[in-house]
Amino acid sequence: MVTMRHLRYLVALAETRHFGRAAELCHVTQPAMSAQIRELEEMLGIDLVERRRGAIAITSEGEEIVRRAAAVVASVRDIEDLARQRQGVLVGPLALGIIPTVAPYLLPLCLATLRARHPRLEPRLRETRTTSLLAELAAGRIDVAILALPVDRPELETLALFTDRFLLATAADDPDAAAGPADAATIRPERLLLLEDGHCLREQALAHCRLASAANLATLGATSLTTVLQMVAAGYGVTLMPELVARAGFDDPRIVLRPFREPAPAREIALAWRAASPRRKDFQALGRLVTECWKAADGRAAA
Amino acid sequence: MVTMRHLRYLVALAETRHFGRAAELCHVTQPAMSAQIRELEEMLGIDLVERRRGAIAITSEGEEIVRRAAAVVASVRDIEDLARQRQGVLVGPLALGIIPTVAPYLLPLCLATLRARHPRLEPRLRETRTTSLLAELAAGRIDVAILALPVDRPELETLALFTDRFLLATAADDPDAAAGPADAATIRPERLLLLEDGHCLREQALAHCRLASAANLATLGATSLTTVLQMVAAGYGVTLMPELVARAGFDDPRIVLRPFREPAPAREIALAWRAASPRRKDFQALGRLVTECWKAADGRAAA
DNA sequence: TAAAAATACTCCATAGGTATTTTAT
DNA sequence: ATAAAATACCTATGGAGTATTTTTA
Repeated sequence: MVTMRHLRYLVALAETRHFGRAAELCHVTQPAMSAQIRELEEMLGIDLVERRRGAIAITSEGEEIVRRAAAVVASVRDIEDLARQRQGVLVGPLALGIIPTVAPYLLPLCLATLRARHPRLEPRLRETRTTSLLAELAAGRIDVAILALPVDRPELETLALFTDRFLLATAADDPDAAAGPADAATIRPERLLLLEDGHCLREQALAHCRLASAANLATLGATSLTTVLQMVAAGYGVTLMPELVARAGFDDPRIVLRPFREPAPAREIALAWRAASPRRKDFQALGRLVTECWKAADGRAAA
Repeated sequence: MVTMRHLRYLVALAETRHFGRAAELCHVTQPAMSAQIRELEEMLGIDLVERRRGAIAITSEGEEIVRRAAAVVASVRDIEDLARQRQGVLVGPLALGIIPTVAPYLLPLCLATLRARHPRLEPRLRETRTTSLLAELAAGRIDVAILALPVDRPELETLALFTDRFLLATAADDPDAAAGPADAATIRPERLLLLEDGHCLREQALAHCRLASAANLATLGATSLTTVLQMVAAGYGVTLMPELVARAGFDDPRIVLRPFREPAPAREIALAWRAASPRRKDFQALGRLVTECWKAADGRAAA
């Protein structure tokens, strides 16, 4: 008889491709993992994994079983979530993923309120880029993510939270710093400092400046917005900074933040979750709270 | 941690609405069933069942859990089926439901061939009417059913097997017995003998004779075709008999079987299974075999 | 030869059984 | 009064741990 244990272990093994790490994920020892996988193979009469020295491989027959097993594991987690949800909104564990250009700025705006209003919520935070977040959402490793639209995955549902306009960050001693509203078209590509490849903020900035190619862009990208802003402050160039950073209290005398001419470049920040998740109400409540905190931080925005 | 055991027991309980019978279905004792259900309620923090003297009731919150649990149980059975299927086609257990107006006539045509070609198949037969079959298919209690089209359930897939024309069964000493091809329009309703309400064959016969109402039909319906034919033989009236019965070797000197004028009334016999089932190949193989046996029995058809 | 998986064994948690009590109609 | 579910208690299966061996790149 196939048990949930067999399926959970199999899914973990397929994710890690390593008995030891899969065992760790499931909070058991490696022999326990081996025994269960072996038993499952025995029961099904199929070789599910090819044992090899390096990373093990799931056999082709195994792939289909793994796909179905993952769906079952997710469904059962949904049952547990559904039950928990009945206890009230935003109660119990919530795995929340946030992109790196949002997390450090949005969290200070929201966490205190979240804590105060939902003291029984146990948030588990994960900060990583959009592509990882989407994969982890699908796999059920996280419940909900905060990222920039568009998402374009039919199996995910999204809820727009707020529009985050970009500001042009210029060194205070730059001659242009005193000028009026900025114009994306006038930015000289070789002065534009951006995050490294893979950050959605980089793509958005490029799109808004109508720079299709990164050919003549300034040097190497940075890993964090803070670093980019330090570079701007030191006079190495300019960058597009989300208003969110300003609302989170960013204030550096060496940097001037100038709004763009309308229509200002902007990114749409949203929640995303598996459409099949039973925790819709949780996510909607979370969304309302975030939007509210965003609006409340309006006064703190830079001029 | 929710286990498959919890879910299987819950589904059984929801089906039987009785701890004792649910326990029996799961091959355990009633206290074992009680303990698991109680534990599941504990874990989820939800009252799933209302314990009452007569039939117990699933609570409204419980219904949703039961729905999801049933889906999970079916998915896991699909995984097991998928594995078994890999061993070869038509191997291992197969729960097959057949409507009562087909089973006793089709089985003798097919079983020997099925046995010979697929000796490792372990068929479990269930004979009941269309509505039960459809419910049991959906619940996964049977894997596949043989019934008459149309089915009209989006979650089921069907495969037409053969067209079963109706013959008019008349007593040999009836003055009409010697006449040529029969005409449905000329049948006198008060002479038409049919199965009792609920058999699809009854509805089909009525439809083909364009008798919307059963108002002036002959007496009470019978439970089996054999009984109806006995009544015809005894001169109590006529009936529409599927050609299948003739191909299965029906031959009674007291009864004359007359074909209908074209287009002859007929029923379409088909296989049906849950579209999500991984055993499609099994079912298609079974379908081919049945169709072949049907054709092979052609010679035995009455004139 | 080293990392990784399998094996050997021991232990204990828990599912299930039997006997009985409680509950609800 | 009685059927049905809950409880008490015991047993045993099997899942997990530790220690060790086998495998294979």
